[in-house]
Amino acid sequence: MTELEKGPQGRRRGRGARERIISASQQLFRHQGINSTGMDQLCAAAEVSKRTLYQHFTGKDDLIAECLRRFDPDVLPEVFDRADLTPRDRLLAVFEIHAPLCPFIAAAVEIPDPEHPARVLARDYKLAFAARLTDSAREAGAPDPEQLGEQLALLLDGASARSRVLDTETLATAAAIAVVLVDRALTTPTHQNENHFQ
Amino acid sequence: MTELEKGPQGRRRGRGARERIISASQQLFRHQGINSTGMDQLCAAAEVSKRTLYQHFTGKDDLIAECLRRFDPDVLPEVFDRADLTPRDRLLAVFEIHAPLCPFIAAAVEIPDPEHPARVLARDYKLAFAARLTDSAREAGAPDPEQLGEQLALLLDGASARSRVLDTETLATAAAIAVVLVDRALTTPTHQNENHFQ
DNA sequence: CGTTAAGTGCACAGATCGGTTTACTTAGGG
DNA sequence: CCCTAAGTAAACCGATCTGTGCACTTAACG
Repeated sequence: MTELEKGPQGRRRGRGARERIISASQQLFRHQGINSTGMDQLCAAAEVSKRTLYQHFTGKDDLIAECLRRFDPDVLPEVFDRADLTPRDRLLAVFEIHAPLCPFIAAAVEIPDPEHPARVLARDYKLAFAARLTDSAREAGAPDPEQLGEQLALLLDGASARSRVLDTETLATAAAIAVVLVDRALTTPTHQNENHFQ
Repeated sequence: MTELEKGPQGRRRGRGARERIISASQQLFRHQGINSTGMDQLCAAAEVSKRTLYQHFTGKDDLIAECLRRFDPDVLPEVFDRADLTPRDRLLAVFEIHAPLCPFIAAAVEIPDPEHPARVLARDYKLAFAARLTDSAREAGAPDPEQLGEQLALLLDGASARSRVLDTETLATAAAIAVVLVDRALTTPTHQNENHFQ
């Protein structure tokens, strides 16, 4: 991080402005919101001239989109790619990760236009996230994995939004519900369940 | 509504600018967001001069706060005050009410400062809402009404936030979870439950 | 009536917004 | 070592933002 890592395209000459811009943006957007962060302030935080910023991004909208694109592009691999956990434990491990307001929810609320690139990315991410939950649910043997995945996803979004409003962590509440839902789904008296993996 | 109803303080002479301002604000804030709605546009929509607006409100922040204060001040009386429903049915009836993004969540996300009057109001409302759920849960005989109330509140916030991001209604998912949680709570094998009202 | 408070219209302030321009400096690989 | 691409600094643009000042009109009530 102190040294300059290879740029996005590999070859780079200067001092790596692009990376600094993105990480500064992610931080400021997170802490002050998107609309409350001006381009001047952003340049100052990234220690980058305005000229340079606009050589890397066509505008603020582009920058917002890129920030979201860089945020967890593989959708929580540190949970979903853990082979040492059973599918069931993976579903529950998601509820151990404390985080501030989900940036996709933030963008969706801050940006009115539903066709804005950032809003589209937010939608895509949420769908991808639900899909990963669904995959784990299916692996775990849930009779209706799509439903369980969607339910757990809703719990996470609820915890995120509610934490923001209440200014208090509410993930534990969501986790408690998740346990109920997962247990119920994996103990249902319908045909074959009872983890047929492991 | 066509006629001018008595103003907030009872005595009023003019044409009732204040009410028009508030209702126009609620509408615009809802459809465009708070930050994306300018005072000029707001005056135009309310058919009110800017001067008048600033005679009624000290500034935009004040107006935002007043809008939230006017929004559902009695916390869903059309559900919680229905005596014809059992407490259990009241808990579930909440999940029948389709609505766009909760304005309190919107304000909490759009406004960075946690001490902003609007943020405080948002927090208070969410606490009051959870309290009403808790009351019904207690009436219904839930062994841990606070927990159930908080859980159902989280479901609603999840549905609201997620609907915004996905641009799809997700209330049905929340309702499905609610049924599970309520049934579970009211059928738990601990001491006295089994609706001792009705 | 006429008085009085409510509301008007519009220009204007100062700040900040996103974004551009110009002329200049630097870093690094061949 | 030099050439080229990357980055710099600061002025500047028009638009828009919240909020004021001032002279004026209107509505309602006693």
